[in-house]
Amino acid sequence: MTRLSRYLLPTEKQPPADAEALSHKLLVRAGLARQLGAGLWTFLPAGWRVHERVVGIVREELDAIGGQELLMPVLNPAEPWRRSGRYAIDELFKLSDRKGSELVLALSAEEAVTTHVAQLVRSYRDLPLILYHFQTKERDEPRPRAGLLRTREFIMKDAYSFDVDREGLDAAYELHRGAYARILDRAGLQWYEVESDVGMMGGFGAHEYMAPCPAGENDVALAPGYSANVEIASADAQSVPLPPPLDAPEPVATPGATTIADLTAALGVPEGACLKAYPVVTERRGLVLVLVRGDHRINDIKLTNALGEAFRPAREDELEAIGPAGSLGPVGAGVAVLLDAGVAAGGYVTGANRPDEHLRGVQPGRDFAFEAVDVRRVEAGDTVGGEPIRIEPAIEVGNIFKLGHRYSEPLGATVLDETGATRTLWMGSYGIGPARIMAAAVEQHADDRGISWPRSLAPWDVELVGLGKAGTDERALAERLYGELAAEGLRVLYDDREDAGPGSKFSDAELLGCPLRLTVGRRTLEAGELEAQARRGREDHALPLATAATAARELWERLP
RNA sequence: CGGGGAGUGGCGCAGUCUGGUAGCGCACCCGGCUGGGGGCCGGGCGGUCGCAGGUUCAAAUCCUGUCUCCCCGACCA
Repeated sequence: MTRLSRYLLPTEKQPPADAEALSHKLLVRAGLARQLGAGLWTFLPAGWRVHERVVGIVREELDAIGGQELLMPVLNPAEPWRRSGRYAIDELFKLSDRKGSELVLALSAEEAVTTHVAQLVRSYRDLPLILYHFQTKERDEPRPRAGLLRTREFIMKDAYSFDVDREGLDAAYELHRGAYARILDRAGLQWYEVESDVGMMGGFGAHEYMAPCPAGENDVALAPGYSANVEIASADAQSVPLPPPLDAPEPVATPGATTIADLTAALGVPEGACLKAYPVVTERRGLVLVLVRGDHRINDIKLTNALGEAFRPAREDELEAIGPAGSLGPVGAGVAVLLDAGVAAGGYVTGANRPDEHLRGVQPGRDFAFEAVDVRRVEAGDTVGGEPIRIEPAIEVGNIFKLGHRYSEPLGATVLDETGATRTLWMGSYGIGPARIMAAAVEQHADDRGISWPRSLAPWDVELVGLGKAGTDERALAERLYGELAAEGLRVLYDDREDAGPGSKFSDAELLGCPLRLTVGRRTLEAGELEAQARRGREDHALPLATAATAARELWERLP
C-alpha cells in the first residue's frame, strides 16, 4: 500500500523564485523533481514513476518495429570520436583518467554503436538491424534553461538503424516515423512532425517531433498540409506595391539615411520596396552581398544552407571595396550577389555604394546579376501554397535523421553483400527525450490548480483521499477500498496523512494531477456513495459504495 | 560569449541606500482543539547573511576579488 504519509512527495505552495516555465514550476511544486545545479536535475520518486512510464511506452513501440534494446556506456574512449570528427564539438565533455588516457562523456552513441556493429556485423544477411538504448547523455550546454526542458544531463532513447542500401534506410526511417507517431499519441501529446535542418554534419534528411507549448525553444511554421521548423521553413513570394518602373536606376540624395526605416521616411516608399544588403564572408566565396526585401529578415540557418558553408558578417574594413555601410547596394558592387526568392520582379530602392545616396528603380537581372536563393525568415502571415502560415513555439521531444555514411564510413562499418562486394552501411539515428515528453505533457495539460496527467503517464491512476482521523470507520473503509481498487488493476496513492486537513489534501492531489481522485470521509458512509472527481475538467461523479471499485475502474477507463 | 538580475534558517522574502543585539510568513518539532477546500490556540528548534580579503571601535550593510544560480540574446552535430 502506497501511503502518502510515508512517501517522499515534498509539495510546495510557492514555485521556486527563479522558475519561469510552467513545467518547471509545477514539477517542483508537485514534488516530482528538484534541481541540484544548473541543468542538473533529480527525479524524486513520483517524478521517476512518470519518467519510467514514458520509457515503457517508448520501449514497447521500439520493440514493435523490431528494435533490440542494449546498453552502451556514457564514458567513452576519445579515439572513435576523433575518427568521426565529433571530438571538436564544444558541447562534448572531455576528461582523462589517472593514466592520462583521453575520454569523453557521450552526448549520443553513434560512435559506440557503429564501432560495435563494424566488428560484429559482417554480412548483409545480418541486416536490417535496429539497436537502441535508454542512456544518460552529457552535454556541456552553453545555457541550460526552463527546468527539464534543456539540461546538461538527461536520459535519451537513441536508436540506430543499419542497412545495406538506401532503400533499407528509407524503410527503417518510415518504421520509426510510425513508431514515433504512436508514442506521442499514447503519451497524450499534441504534436507536429516537422521538416528540420540536418545540421552541419547531420546527413540528408531529418524530421523533428514538436510539442507546442509556450515554454518551447523552437518555432514551427504551420499551414494546412505544411509544417516545418522555422529554421528551414519556406514561404511563397508575396507581392508588394512597387513604384512605376524606370528606364534606368536613378540616384537620389538620402542624407543621413542608413536604415530601411530612414529610407521609407525619406522617400515615402514602403519597406518592401527597398532591398536590404547583408554583406557576409565565407571561406570559399569570400565577400558576398545577400539581398532581401526591406521588410524581410535573414534566416542564418537557411543562409548557411544556401551558401553550402559557414559564414560570418563582413567587417567594416572589408566593406571598403564596395561602399559605405548604410548605403550598400548590388549595382557596381563588384562582388557576387545572392538575391532572396521573396523579391519579385520590379524596381527597388537600393544602396548606391556612395555616402548619403541611394538608387531607385533598380531591377534585379537588368541592373545586376544575381544567384537566386531562399534565405528569408518566414513570418506569421506569410503563405505557403496559398495557405496562411502561423508560427507556434514548441518543444522538440524527438528527432530522426538519415545519417547515410556519415559514421559508418569513418568507423569502418561495412558488410559483404550477396555478390561478395564490400558495402558501407546506411545508418539512421532516432532520438527521443522522455523527460521532455514529461515536461511537455505538464505544459499542455496543466490548469491553475496544477498538473493534469494523461492516464498513460500519471504516477498513479487514482489518488485516494482519506479524511477523518486514523481508526475511524471512514478510514477503515478507505483502506478496504484501496485493496479493492488494486484488485481492479489500478495503481493507487493513498493520502492517509494525519497532519494535513481536507483542504491541503485536495490541493496536493490537484497539484500532483492523477487522473482520478476518490474521497472517503464521513459523508461517504452517510450517503452510501463514493465521491469521484476527474482531474481533467474536475467533473464530479457519485459511485455506489457497494460496487465502488469496479465503478471507479470503469470511470477511469473513460478518462483521457 | 554579450547584456540584465539574484545569493539572508527547508521554501518565499524584508533588512543593505543611511554600518550599531538578524527579522517576517510558510514549513518543521511539542501539546491541545478542529476534521469536506491549504483551519485555530499555546510553546519551541533552526541562520558563521555564498566564499575570501580589506576598511572600521563595530560589517548582512561600505570596498576589492571570487564562486554559484536565474532571465534575455548568441549557441544548440
